[in-house]
Amino acid sequence: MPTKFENKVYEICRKIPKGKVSTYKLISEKLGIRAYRAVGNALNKNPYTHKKVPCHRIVNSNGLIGGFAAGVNNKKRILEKEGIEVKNNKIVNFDKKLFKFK
DNA sequence: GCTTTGACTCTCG
DNA sequence: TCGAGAGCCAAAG
Repeated sequence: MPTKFENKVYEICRKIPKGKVSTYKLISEKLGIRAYRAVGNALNKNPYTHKKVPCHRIVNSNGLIGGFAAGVNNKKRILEKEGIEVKNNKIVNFDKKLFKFK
């Protein structure tokens, strides 16, 4: 059973629409803290898969893929499958694909 | 309860 | 433009 903090992270991730991406920073800001790393930590050991939580839509603030528990390569494939172009571990048209929580 | 560890981000030279 | 260092926070050991 994940912690409260982790559940919040997952909940926010679920709000990201298909074809969009978001960043660790935005999520942490949504939580009201600067726990970028803690967010990544939570997603790393998340009990859900990308089918439950679109954790693959979370990238670094500069558009880099960052990492993925199942492998960055896998992450790239999923993103491309959703219509997001990835070049050299980086999101193409990042500012256009970026989804901002409001 | 202190220390270590990360799917991170920012600042500075 | 790029790399190193510091700062950040929650979990796990």
